[in-house]
Amino acid sequence: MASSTPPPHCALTTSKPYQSHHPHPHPHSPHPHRHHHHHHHPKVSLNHHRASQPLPHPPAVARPPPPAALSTTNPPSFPHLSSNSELSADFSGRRSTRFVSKMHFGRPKSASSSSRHSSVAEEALLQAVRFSGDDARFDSILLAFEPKLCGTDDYTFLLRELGNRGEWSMAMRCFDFAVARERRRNDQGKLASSMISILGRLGKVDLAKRVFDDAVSRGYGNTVYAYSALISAYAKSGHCDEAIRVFETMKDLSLKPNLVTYNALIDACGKGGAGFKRASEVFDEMLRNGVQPDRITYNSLLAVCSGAGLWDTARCLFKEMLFRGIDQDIYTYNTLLDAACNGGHVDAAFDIMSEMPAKNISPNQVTYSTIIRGCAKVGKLDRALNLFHEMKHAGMRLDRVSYNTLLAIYASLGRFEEALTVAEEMESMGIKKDVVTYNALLDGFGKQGMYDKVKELFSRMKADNLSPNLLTYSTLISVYSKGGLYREAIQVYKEFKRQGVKADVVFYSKLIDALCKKGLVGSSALLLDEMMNEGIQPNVVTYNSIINAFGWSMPTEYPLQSDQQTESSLSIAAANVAESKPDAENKDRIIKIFEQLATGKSDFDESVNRGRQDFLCVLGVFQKMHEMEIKPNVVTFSAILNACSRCNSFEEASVLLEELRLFDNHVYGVAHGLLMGHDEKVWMQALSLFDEVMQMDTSTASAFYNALTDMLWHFGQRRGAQLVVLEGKRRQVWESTWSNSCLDLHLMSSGAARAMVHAWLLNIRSVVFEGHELPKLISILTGWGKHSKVVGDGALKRAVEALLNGMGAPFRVAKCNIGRFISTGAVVASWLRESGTLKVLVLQDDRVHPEASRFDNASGLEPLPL
DNA sequence: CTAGGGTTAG
Repeated sequence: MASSTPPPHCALTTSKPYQSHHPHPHPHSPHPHRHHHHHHHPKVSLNHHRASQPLPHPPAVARPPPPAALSTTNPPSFPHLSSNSELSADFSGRRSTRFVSKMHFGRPKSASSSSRHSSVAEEALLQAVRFSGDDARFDSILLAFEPKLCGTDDYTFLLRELGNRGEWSMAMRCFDFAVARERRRNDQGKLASSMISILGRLGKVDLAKRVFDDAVSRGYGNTVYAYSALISAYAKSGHCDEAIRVFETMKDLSLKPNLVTYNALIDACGKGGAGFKRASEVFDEMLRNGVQPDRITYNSLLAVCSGAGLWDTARCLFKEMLFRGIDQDIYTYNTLLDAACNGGHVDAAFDIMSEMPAKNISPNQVTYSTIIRGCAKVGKLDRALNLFHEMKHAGMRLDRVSYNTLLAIYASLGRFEEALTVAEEMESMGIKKDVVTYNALLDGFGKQGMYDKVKELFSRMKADNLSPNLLTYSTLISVYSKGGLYREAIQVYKEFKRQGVKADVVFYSKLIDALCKKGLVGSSALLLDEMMNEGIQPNVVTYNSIINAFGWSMPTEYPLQSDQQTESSLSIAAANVAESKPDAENKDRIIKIFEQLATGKSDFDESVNRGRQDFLCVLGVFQKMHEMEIKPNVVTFSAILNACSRCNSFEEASVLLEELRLFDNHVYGVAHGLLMGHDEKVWMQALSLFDEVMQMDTSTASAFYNALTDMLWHFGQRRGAQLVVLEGKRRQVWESTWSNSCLDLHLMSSGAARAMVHAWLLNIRSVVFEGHELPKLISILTGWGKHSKVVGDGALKRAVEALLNGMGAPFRVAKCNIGRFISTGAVVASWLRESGTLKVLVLQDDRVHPEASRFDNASGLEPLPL
């Protein structure tokens, strides 16, 4: 359902799945795709322009700009970019529970500011809330107060206050009552827009739409206010497309959108993940129509950037606000901070926070929880925890979100004592545990395989009268599947079905991933098939999980008819099994799959080793993605490279990459070229690829560099690996120390780390040969699993240890830290001076590109100066 | 009409 437009191109995009699909270039885009590479049959393009275009005018100029006049003549002055950040429908978040769960805890708008209601209305409200849920009682209150209430203002007050208390049903009765007694069309319209926005805020979009349609058909709904309210309602629920449709309708009726309408629409783009391009089109249109953007417009645009991962654009917008003299407020700062954090730029986030007081804007809980989450996301946990102390020290009360953030950090680290302590503190502050709290705990305990705890928590949750939501169920089912507790998984799944909760793409992807991680690719294929039967489209994440399953463990049950049939082998696998099991009438297929797993009699032959066909399967999956117009992204690329590293032979890997060039010659051409041996042309292309990767957040970027170097190292292209790794270092992908006294490898893959060790030792060697002294103590850090995804996995440490031993480097494991290799400067220096050392340190490629000799000489043996 | 919190791939 995503789109009827012609198939897109394969492109390297960011880690955000919803940015990676659906890229039709907009005809009005002022910056059409810069690089169009037309190679083989499928169109290939690298449309990754998220870079910051410079502001068209220098911010320092004193001339106070008259924004509209300026912008209508000049093209709008913020960068237009990122044609790839549009969103496909299945990612719009409409299946997410996020929006709904936030509703209940929304800050009630203070009623004091502009209330024109009478005290009678307040009295009526007090009476009404006493009888929450009792419709008849409420109706009689309305009747009793009817003579005393003063028209629309009193009724809108009642509506709003009922809405703030979550009493949408009473609000609806009140609305019906008020509209029926009102004669003036204008006032009926006011009531209607009020009702629509209240329902929107409570997440009742469908009801809001009904009220709207009703109002229109009765002749009082065609107002800008009603349309704006409906747009906003769609925005809140992430229904961006609907919001745009409403907007178009209103223009058809020649209702003139106003500032609020435009702001609501831009907000919708952000909430629905529509991408910056869409939002900037709305912005352009508003300028063309002479509507001045205001602070909220910019804040909403910033939110779009934040959601789309466009940190540079966000910065430009922020500067542009300053330039245009538009006030900045706490929303501006918090949103900018969020954009920084989403891109992994925690330092920038701290800078932003530190400049707030000078602007007379004090950081609040939102500021803190945003930046804390940012820290946690990039693994800076100490910093995150310090911020909590800072908050408390500043006398700031932690709120629900702050507590849940803190708790989630502990839970995800498996520090359950602390997580539970946070929960207690939270309750002692009068904040009850909510679904978010429980989901975090369930996930944390589940990841550690503490299934009894999981069961206990799940029942405690229900005892607390909290309804599990989709996320709860998908967490539990995945946790149990990963643990092989298929019976439990079935049980939860059945309950989930009973609740009538609808599964979504994340639910399935997570489950598919869980099974892939157990090597059950065939069962995953069945799930993939089932989700499509359910009308749920897989996305790039779903496929990336499957690609990641190849090569390691045993993707054995993967039936493959012949080499030519790889393209649809997944569905064939699914179909075969589905057909061969006609016995169970209409039984849920997921339950069937789990039952098979539970009884251990999978229809797939797990024991057949199909070796060399694995990589062809990868090709097939990739082909399938292409057919389904799911754009592979950089994670797909990393997954493919990792699959290459697990290929049985160099030939396999090179054939796989060669084939993939048909889909994206640039990306796979670089990988293939580097694998085949270095040459200048390939390296230039590689550099441009690296430029693109740099636009992504650091963890995405480092995963890419790790995967690429691993593959090169694995197949003996070690000098190539080293060049790549040094390039990554130059671009600060790993954000780690490299000094004469210390090399920090803890975020690197084993191939990258080993290439790095060579480069670093060569560098130290030149220091020694220049006659400088080395520091007294020298250490190499590998970490010991704390930050690794796989807890306690010492693969990196072992690889580095073997490498150091292999070349006779005089390092030993530190006594107090098993992840640290140490030596003294004197010992290392004398080893480096030995005659044989240089030869050991300098890396060579096993394969050299035939024409690359010139480059070889140019590049030289010494490490690149950094 | 504007800001922060649980979910999937690395």
